[in-house]
Amino acid sequence: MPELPEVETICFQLNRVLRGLKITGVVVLSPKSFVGEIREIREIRGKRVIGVERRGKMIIIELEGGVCLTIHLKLTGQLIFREKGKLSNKYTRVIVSFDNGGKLYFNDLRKFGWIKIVRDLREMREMGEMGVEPFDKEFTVEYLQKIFSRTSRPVKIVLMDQEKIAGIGNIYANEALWEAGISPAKPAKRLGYNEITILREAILRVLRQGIKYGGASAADEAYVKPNGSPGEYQEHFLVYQREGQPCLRCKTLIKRVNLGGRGTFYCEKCQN
DNA sequence: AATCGTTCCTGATAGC
DNA sequence: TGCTATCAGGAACGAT
Repeated sequence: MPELPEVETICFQLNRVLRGLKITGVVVLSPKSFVGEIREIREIRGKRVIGVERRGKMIIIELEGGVCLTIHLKLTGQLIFREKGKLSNKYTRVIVSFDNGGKLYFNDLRKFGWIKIVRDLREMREMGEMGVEPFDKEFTVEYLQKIFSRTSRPVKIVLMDQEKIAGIGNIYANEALWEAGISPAKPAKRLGYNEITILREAILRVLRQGIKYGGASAADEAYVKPNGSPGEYQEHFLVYQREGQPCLRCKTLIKRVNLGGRGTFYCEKCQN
């Protein structure tokens, strides 16, 4: 499941291969995966790519004239770029062609992801409701204190709330809470200043690790980089998908519970 | 305003 | 060529 580090990796690679290329066409194989009218495609045909950016878990391909191609990969989306040769498979939903013969394949097994043409990013609702970026200077202990103090929801749920913090999903929420020694189920308002300080640092540390290793291509998850190769962060998981294995700190066996409908991994001895 | 349950979709897996 | 039920999950949406 692509989260901040995976999307950051995708944007970094796409930026290198797409910048300066001109879009020659878009083929929509699955209408559900393309939000909006097919005729909007003419607004981007012939436009050059200025750059590729990330906001939360969203990918923004900025084109000449301020028009953007925005993409959310949700659970199983992939973006794969090939300079030549066909690469479509049964999960290919949209194909964007470029003037160098290259093609960008949007594959998505479960069809939860989408691709959308946006004339002005400011008009995009999903953007306006997006929370603070973990690597921005507003992501302070005081900010976390503010959002935590208002709710007794489990802290893990709050970390994954995109309207509060942008980009953290299930993998990195689990990882950060283990790193910080805080129980995922702990009501957010019951975290003290020191705990919040430690948690903030843990979040930044695991996200940086995720980026450093090119994201996590975990078992039965679809994420790969745009060149088709997997990330390596799964080889460094601290707690995620380690159910039944010994805690890396205290050897207690890692537990798995369901929290807010999501698989939650933790050490009941180290995380309180 | 905050929060909860439901829904979208497909493939893997378990149980019979 | 087995069929069916269950599960996984980001986030929009409707209901409370």
